[in-house]
Amino acid sequence: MDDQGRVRNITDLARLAGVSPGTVSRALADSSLIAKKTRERIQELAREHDFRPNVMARNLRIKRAGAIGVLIPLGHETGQHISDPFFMTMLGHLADALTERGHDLLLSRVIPKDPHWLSRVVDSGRVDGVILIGQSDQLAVIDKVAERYLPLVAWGANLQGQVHCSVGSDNRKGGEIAARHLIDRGCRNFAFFGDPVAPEITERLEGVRMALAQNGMSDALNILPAHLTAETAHPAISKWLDDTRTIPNGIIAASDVIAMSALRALSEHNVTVPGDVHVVGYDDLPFANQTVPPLTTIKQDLAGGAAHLVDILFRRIAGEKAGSVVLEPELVIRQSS
Amino acid sequence: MDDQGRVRNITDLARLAGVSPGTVSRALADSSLIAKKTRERIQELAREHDFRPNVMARNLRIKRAGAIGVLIPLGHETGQHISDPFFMTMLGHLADALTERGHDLLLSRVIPKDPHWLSRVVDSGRVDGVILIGQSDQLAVIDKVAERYLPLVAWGANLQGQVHCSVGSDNRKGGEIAARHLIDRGCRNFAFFGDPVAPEITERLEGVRMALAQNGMSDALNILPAHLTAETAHPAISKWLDDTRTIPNGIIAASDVIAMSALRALSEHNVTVPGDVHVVGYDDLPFANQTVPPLTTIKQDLAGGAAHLVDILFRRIAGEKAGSVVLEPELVIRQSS
DNA sequence: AATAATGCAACAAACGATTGCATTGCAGCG
DNA sequence: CGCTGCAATGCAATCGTTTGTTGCATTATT
Repeated sequence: MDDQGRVRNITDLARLAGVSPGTVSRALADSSLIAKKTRERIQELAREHDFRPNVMARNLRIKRAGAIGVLIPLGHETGQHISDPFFMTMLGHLADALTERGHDLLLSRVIPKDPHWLSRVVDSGRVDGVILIGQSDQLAVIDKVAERYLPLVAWGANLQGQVHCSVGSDNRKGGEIAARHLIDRGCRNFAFFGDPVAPEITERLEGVRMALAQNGMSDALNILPAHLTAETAHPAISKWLDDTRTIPNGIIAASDVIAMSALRALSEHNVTVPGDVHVVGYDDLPFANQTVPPLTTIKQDLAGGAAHLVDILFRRIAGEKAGSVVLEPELVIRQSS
Repeated sequence: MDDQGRVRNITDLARLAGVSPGTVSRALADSSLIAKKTRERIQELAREHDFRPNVMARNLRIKRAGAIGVLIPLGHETGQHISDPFFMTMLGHLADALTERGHDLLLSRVIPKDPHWLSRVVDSGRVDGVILIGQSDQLAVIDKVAERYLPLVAWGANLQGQVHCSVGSDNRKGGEIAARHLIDRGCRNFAFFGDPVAPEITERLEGVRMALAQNGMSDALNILPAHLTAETAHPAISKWLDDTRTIPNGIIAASDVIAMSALRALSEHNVTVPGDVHVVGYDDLPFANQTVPPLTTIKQDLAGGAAHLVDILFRRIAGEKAGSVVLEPELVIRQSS
């Protein structure tokens, strides 16, 4: 006990109760090895002194960390802020799911300059597993660690030959559905807004290309590949609208955030949606039905995805070799198309 | 070393290097007590085996946690999701600032049913300090802990007689500025959208009331106090627009999220903004200039606020008794007013 | 009454690092 | 050659728990 008489550890409490530290430990764990009477007396004493055993010491002893590392790698798009609503929605779901399993969430936003960014976390001994939100352009690093470290799951693309386990929607199919929908709406001239550096985006674009090719419209696609973050998307799109000769009548945005900027830029150019142009987003973030007009978009089931991520992670922590999951994207039609 | 020959701890590495664990510890810490040659040899060996000392053990020994708890109390508005953009923007800034100081961020979304929700984290020994994002309706609990636990800072209101340290903008003044602005725009009939359960919101409403009173318009204010989350705001506002006899020409929303829903509901009721109604939001979240029309709002400097939170927290961890900070809110005029 | 079986609690060794203090070895000096 | 002094390393206690093993009273069994 310190000067103020506060109970600082299990030994203090043991002294107070007139028993040994081991007994206190077991009593607080409600072990039947300790007589019920003693047990209750000690628990009452703990409550009285507002004492809770030190979690770090406990974790060290039982060799678990009680926390899951959630990393947001920002390799490309260095300007992309952690507050990107996509990350945050995901994070919210993960926080809920992990808390439910009695684990804390150790958040790290990481700009992977040093190739050890991932192994540093993995080997630090302070997490029981790692969830990556997105793969960025770090596939090589991720695969390298995944070879030796089981409890690692990533949200993102599932690519051929990939070593690490991932959960994500079928981005190619998503792109395809989006393009098909626009074709159905009568569009004949398309634009894709987004930077195909991250594998997910590449796949979405691939899907769009496929759908167009199948309809003999391969030549009708323009791409605005600038790094499109919430802050930079609007001016980029605005400038593009100024410069381009023929405004397309079907726009596929690589994310809802980009789509939202597009909506505004279009409105400022007096282009009506969906009158003149049809717009489709990607993600179906919570704000997608709050835009004006509400956004047609390809829904990724983030809640379901988060549940899968956590589920797989814990199975891998337990030693199972759970595999990747690919979710079905779904077209949500609102008023922008 | 385990079966696979992996170096698991400092003792393994010591054996390999033919020295004692203590020497390895010092060598890795680059202590000048160890001969430069030995030091470099050991460091090289560590690199070779990809070994990093266990952070938990280290922290236990040196009695620090290396992590800051960031808690989001959701006492009122239980439906409010962690993905609320306000929280997330704040979180992003905090993550950056904490990482810069070499600390991890332990995230917890907490629904404070149990009055021990805060002390459980504080006394767990796994964090060096705690940042609360918002006070919710938990002022009593927070103050109780703050009496005995210094490294605790909250984002939110700064109320008279409050024990705990807080950083936040002057919500009363913010409300006042918003109302004044609408009066300047010629509005004579007002509505406030938001639930005054959280102290910040109460203060904003108070500010609005003051401004109106000063202009002899005390009677011209309607309040829609329903719990307004991203999901529920739109139907609530929509219904209110249906029911109300006279649609006000000045709307003050308690947050940008609510304002965004209002914009959409108004648009659906064929009420033009800012033609028929002027709308002012609160927060100036990243999406506020992406809405249609871009939102006039009261800016809270979240980046600056986060910097203050972290700064104060670390000064308190160091034993200084740093006090609360009140930031100036600022009117950002865009096209919704 | 002697022995076996039980129930409780204490003891002490981990977990994996850090760090004050003791020890060793060697150079330099008289 | 022995002694001092310093540089480099080893030793062992410590952080606050958990948990296998051991020891001591009781109680049950014959």
